Amino acid sequence: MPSSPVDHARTGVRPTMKDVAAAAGVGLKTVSRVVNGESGVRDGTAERVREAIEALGFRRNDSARLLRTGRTASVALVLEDISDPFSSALSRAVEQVAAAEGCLLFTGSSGERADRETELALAFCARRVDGLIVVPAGDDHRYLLPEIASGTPVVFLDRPAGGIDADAVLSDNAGGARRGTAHLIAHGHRRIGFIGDLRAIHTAAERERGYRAAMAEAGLPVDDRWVDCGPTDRARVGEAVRRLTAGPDAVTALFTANNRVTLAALHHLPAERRPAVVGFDDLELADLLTPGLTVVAQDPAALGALAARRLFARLAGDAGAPARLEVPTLFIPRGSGETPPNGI
Amino acid sequence: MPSSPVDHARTGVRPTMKDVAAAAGVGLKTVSRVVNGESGVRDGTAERVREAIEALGFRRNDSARLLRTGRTASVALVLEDISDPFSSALSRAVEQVAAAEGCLLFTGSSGERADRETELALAFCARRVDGLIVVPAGDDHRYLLPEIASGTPVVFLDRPAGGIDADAVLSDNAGGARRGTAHLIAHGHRRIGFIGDLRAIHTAAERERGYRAAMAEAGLPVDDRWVDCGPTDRARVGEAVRRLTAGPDAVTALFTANNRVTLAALHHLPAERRPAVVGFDDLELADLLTPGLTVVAQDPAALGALAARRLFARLAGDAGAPARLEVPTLFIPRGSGETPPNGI
DNA sequence: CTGAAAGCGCTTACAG
DNA sequence: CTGAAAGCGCTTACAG
Repeated sequence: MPSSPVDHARTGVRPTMKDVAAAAGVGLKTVSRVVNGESGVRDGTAERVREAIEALGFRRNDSARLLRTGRTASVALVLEDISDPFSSALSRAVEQVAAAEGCLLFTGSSGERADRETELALAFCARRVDGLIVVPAGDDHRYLLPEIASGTPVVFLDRPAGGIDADAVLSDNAGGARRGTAHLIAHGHRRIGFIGDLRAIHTAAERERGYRAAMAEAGLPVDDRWVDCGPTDRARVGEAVRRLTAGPDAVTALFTANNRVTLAALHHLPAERRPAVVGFDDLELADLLTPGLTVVAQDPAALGALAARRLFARLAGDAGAPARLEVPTLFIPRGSGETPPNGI
Repeated sequence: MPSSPVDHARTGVRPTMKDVAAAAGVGLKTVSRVVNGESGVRDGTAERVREAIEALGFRRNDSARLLRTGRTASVALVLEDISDPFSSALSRAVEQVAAAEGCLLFTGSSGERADRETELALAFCARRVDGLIVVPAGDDHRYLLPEIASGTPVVFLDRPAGGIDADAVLSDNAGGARRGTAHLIAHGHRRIGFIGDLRAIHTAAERERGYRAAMAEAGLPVDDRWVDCGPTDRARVGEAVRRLTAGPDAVTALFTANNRVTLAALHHLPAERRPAVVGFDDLELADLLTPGLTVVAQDPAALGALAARRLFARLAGDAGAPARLEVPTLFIPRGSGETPPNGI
């Protein structure tokens, strides 16, 4: 049952407090008092104002109010790509904390491009968001120094800031990778491959560090040909899988260092002498694969919530030294990481 | 190599154009001209202004500029849950179109609650976003009539608006479900179960309609016990799977009507006499399952982009009648839908 | 209890 | 080429 627009709301013309004041025959401040539920307005006056508001279809312009107030009651989140499950889980967690604080949330995707990250972060600052959370794409964040100095708190998420000392909330990337690799070693693997993201990415470097630490602790050598870092597209990862799993020196197990790498690798795994696999990041159907996919799961909900809470603590006046907060990972064995070495 | 904040930026104090004007010894308007790259400023003057801007660390406050301008250069997207892959894919598509139009994007999750949808949508309107895209949680959108009448265009996405006549961009839900069901019929199935979301949800009802249409076209009866609609949590879906696949009258195939239902159903599928499965919505590892999961895939990127383009067309002055735009689905056979009926 | 004035940080419309 | 005044839609700080 469609109904038609109400009469009083002429298209494109929004009544202001001034209009309401004129209609009710009162001063501007009295309208403001009624709209904001302040006390000290006689019942009759308030009633007339309310009638005028109703008749004109008045709705306060929050952007104008916030200009006077000095806050915008909004925060912004710059992520890698909102359509990535990890990013969107971060976003949900940040949104929930922001909502509890009465803040609306801007989101923007950098697409892993440093210039786009900068552009978005500065655009949000130009809007004077109350605070900013950034999942870094670039490695130099000095461009944010003036904003931070001017009073806009910035918290870095998933990866630390580059070139500046700032709050950061990170996963225990090295610890998680070490745990996953140690698991493969415990199941008898000695030649374990590592396929990761570009080394320039902090999380990728940390995970490689964890992998190497586990190997070193077990007294196992790491052949440089076992470690393959680069872009996470299917072609490159497929090539890496083929190279690592071929020939007499083939690895018997693979550690795939993020969700996209794991996904691509699973599509290219050889049918024969299938290597054991442990992946970093959980995937939605991981437990339904045959065998189930063993993973080192991150906790994006915890990461996002922690970053948001840190941001609001800063907004509430917390002036402590910048801190690096770490969120533990969860190891989930499901089968693919428990396969014994083949052909040895 | 952390560096310290620059001197001129005293914490919490942002210089304004007025400060710049005073520092440069020029009028406010001249600063505005330089900041906005307008012509008609002598080189020397412009240079002095630029120096003052640099020295003070001035950055224009876009919120203030936009108040005067009457636009906010922002749009908002109210979705079901940003952490859901379908929602986040919509968000990414909307963001890309918005970015091309020079707009920043607010996102908010209703959690499928009508009151929260209303609260978010009105909060965004109060901020005077230039336009709004809503994935409905509720079924009565008359509360948006005043906003629409006041000139804020609203486009509905994934589900149509309730009680008002407005633009809507939808998947071909009925057509997709019909196609998927017909496929099961073509593979010899006669007793086909349908497990769906709450009937109150438009997409759920449409998909059931498509399922029934396919059955009717094939001259097959639909036993009411084969159709199970309700919340999409694992417990309820698991119960439905058990009920539909048990006993002598067990269905030989299941149509699972959205991603969450499919996910839950896959976890509860009986090992013996495993029914054929066709799911609505694609899943990330669907092709790696054994057998691969046959799906009716939606195209969230196309849905989001179309909705956003519609919104910006409205903003550009398109005053045509509200339209309902439909995006086709894609049928992807991968194995689970091609299993023949068992035990017949 | 009520409201006129000033101001938030910009731009618009004019006047020199 | 340049700038003082008015205004965007509100709130703050005062005065009655």
